[in-house]
Amino acid sequence: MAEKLSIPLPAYNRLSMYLTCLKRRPATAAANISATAIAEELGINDVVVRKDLASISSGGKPKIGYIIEDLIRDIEHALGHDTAAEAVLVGAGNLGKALLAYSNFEKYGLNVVAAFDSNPNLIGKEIQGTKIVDPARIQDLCERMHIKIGIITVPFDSAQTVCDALVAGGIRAIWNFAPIHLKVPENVVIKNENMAASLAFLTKQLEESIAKDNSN
Amino acid sequence: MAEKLSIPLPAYNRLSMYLTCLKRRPATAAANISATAIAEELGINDVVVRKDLASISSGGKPKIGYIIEDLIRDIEHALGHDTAAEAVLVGAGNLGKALLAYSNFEKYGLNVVAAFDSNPNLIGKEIQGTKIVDPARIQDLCERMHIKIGIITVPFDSAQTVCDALVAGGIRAIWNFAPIHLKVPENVVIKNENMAASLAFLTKQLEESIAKDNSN
DNA sequence: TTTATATCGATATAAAAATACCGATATCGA
DNA sequence: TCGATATCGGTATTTTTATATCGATATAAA
Repeated sequence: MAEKLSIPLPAYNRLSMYLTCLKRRPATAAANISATAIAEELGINDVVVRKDLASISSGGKPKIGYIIEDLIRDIEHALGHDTAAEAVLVGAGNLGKALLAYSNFEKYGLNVVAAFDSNPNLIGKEIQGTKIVDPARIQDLCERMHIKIGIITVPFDSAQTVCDALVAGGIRAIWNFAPIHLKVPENVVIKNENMAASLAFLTKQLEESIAKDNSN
Repeated sequence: MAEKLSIPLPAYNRLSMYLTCLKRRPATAAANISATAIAEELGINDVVVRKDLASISSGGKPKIGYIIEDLIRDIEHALGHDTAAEAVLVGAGNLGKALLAYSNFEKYGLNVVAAFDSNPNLIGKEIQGTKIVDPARIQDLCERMHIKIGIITVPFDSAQTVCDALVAGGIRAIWNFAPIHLKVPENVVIKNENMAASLAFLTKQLEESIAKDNSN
């Protein structure tokens, strides 16, 4: 009976921030760091940092803080960077290519073993070392290779079809970049990447920020 | 004294989902829709939908629901799709190109007036109708054109430099795709797009989902 | 005209997240 | 050796967000 820890998304965002901070620390710096120092660098509350770290690390020590090397390892483990999950990507357009190129997924524990695209000029070629395959083979290939993760970067009008093929092939997790709500069985998890919403949020914050200027 | 309404990010995500749902409804469908129906289609709670819509729309009617046409207009307004904010993009690599191509930002109320890239082969050319300019001109161009939004799609090691140039040019909002925590003055708002965290979240949910299988 | 029902919107409760507070402890300096 | 201090980690409080409940109302049917 596995406990349901279920760290919330904002916490993953923060953990990821801690990690980039820690990793880019100069080698000459101290071997340990306090939650307070991390919080200050990122401009967030120190209790949040301590709580996040408590949930995933082996703990820090009073007056010392956390050992950076251990902390990096613990965060990487929490983020799954030390496990190699296999995935396929569907849609090798601009966004698909960008993702294939993006920081080499392997660093984040993801191994994209194949990419599908219906463009006949692409099929058979390689992009960033990933072979482009005919989408007709989605189900078959996913089944044979026991792939569990699918990345959807096709236009919205083919996204549901692609999604269905992935699910038929046994995919259990979908990272969806198409601006559409995909319908999947209950046992398939989805993470939607909603650029329009992010943009709207930013624009709104900008408006508020400028309104604040004017009220002062 | 403007009130601080400050709709949270998840609400923007939902509003965006409502919008795509409503817009792709067949023209033959009814002219009105209930919050319950929207909720069911998206697999979320109906009270959440009603609350979201109450905060941005002119309201629905018992037994009828909301008039779809009006609702679309209200949501678009809330998301800022009916205002044309001008922005610049820095980094016309794969991701930058993908964003320039992505669903034509104009639909979302964003007008990318220039893109910067240090690659001499790109400078002076156009991508998706957007001119590529030397990054040395970031500050000058942003100032002259009174641009308020900057999109950063450069590698992490040049992100802070680019960010500083944008801020120097008067940028007040930054949409950051580089995996780094940018330091900005207090009056500049930032929206980080953290792919690594999204991926980690999805992977973790997948693990939980599979663990659930095995416990049954 | 009257009754039944779908649906809204307001209020109330519950859950989750962020923040504050405080005692415990490991190191450093006296 | 002993006290001062930084910092952790647990508990408590507040805030935010999500969910449930319920009366009010507009339409449709009887």
